[in-house]
Amino acid sequence: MGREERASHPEPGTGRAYHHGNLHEALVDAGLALARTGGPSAVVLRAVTREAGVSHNAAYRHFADHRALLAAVGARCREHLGALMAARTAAVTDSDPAPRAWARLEAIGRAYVDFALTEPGWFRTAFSGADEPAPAKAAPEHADPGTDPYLLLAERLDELVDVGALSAERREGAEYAAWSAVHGLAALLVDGPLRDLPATEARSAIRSVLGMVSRGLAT
Amino acid sequence: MGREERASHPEPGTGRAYHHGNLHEALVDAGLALARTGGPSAVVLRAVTREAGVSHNAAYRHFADHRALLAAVGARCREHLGALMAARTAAVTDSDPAPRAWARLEAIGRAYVDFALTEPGWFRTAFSGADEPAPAKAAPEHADPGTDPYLLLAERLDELVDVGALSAERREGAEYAAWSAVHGLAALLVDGPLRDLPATEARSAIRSVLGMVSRGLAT
DNA sequence: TGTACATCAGTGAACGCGCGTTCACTGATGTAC
DNA sequence: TGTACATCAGTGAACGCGCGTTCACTGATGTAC
Repeated sequence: MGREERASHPEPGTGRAYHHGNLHEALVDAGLALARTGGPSAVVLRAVTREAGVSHNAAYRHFADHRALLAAVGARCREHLGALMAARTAAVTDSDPAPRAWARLEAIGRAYVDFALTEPGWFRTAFSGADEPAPAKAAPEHADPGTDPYLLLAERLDELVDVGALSAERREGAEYAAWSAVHGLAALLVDGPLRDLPATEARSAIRSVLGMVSRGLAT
Repeated sequence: MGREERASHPEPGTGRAYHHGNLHEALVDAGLALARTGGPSAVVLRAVTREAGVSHNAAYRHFADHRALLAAVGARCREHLGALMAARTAAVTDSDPAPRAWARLEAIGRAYVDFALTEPGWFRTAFSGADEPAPAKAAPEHADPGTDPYLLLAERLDELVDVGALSAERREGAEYAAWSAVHGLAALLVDGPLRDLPATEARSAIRSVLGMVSRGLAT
């Protein structure tokens, strides 16, 4: 195992060369694979390079240090989350403007929690910004704005305003409120004290949270 | 440093003895001190014993392993959180039943977030149940029911029902909804992407979240 | 087209570190007689 | 009141581990002439 890896982008055919061709991407992919099963703490520099079939210091050609690598992996996790949110938004079929906007808001909320439950390792990694020895300086990595979870939420709320379903007054701070509710539910279910909640109870908890958000904003 | 420690409970006067007298408690206290500044990952078995002025294996007389020690520290963190919630509840002065019940609900929510912001290390430790290598078997430690955050929330919601401010239908699942919102806000502000939100914005985010919860339940 | 050489991307060995846990032990305590 | 002894709570040395990072290196690439 671990000898037939190939660079994903560069010209195909030749197989493995001394110069990898796309090691940066390959390392992030390897980190993503590790994060998927083990969460952020599995994204260990040496494990990542091992997985990529490369000596461990090769990573330092592409990332300043371990933190930078982990940050890149985290950004990709957020991208995956955002992609699911975007897909679920697009899948909403209502055509009446207001119900449609509400359904689309609910869709991203549900996507958020579903993502956390089906990909807990990625979810944890996505928001593992700082544990503790974190000075945390550089701006957060935002790859594609089309998959930024926060921006997707803001779009849904703006849409509700455009459609007349949400007052300007209620719009203010609404992203914090909606995000908090959904993020908290995900955190409690994935990592927290609600970790062992039976699936049917978890489903009703999700319904309860999303209902509260809609009513809390609409009122 | 680290020679004048004294057992806290046993008969005073004699100072340090070979038999510590109350090492169990002393270790949890030491862990609490470390968690306060460094979060759960600072609760390192060797650091804890060092802090308590004892050789590192002495811990194994009182805890099965590192996980057990960390769990005990986490339980105490939850106790501290619950104590603040209880105190803030008791401090509410409204006398009209319904407004009073609402104010008391808001008080515990605010206490929850305030605790997270003023004691981030304890907050993180309180809910650090599983990172990843966690089979997690034993029942969660609940010390004093009077400081269990979840029970305190349930009491507030029951009170709202008693007072006629919350319908039985809305009561169902309400703890998940309220808890999620407040927990999510705390997580986003303490550890998450909202980590660097200016204090005044954070305050308005809190207001926004608590408002959404009340309206979402009341409607 | 061919060669020299700077640049870049990877290698491999070594560093120091602190961890959780186990082992065989020793000093203190308290109970039975 | 005094002694023997089992029990308990600590000690100290050692284990194996894997980590992030640094160092001096070598092989591959591509550009200038």
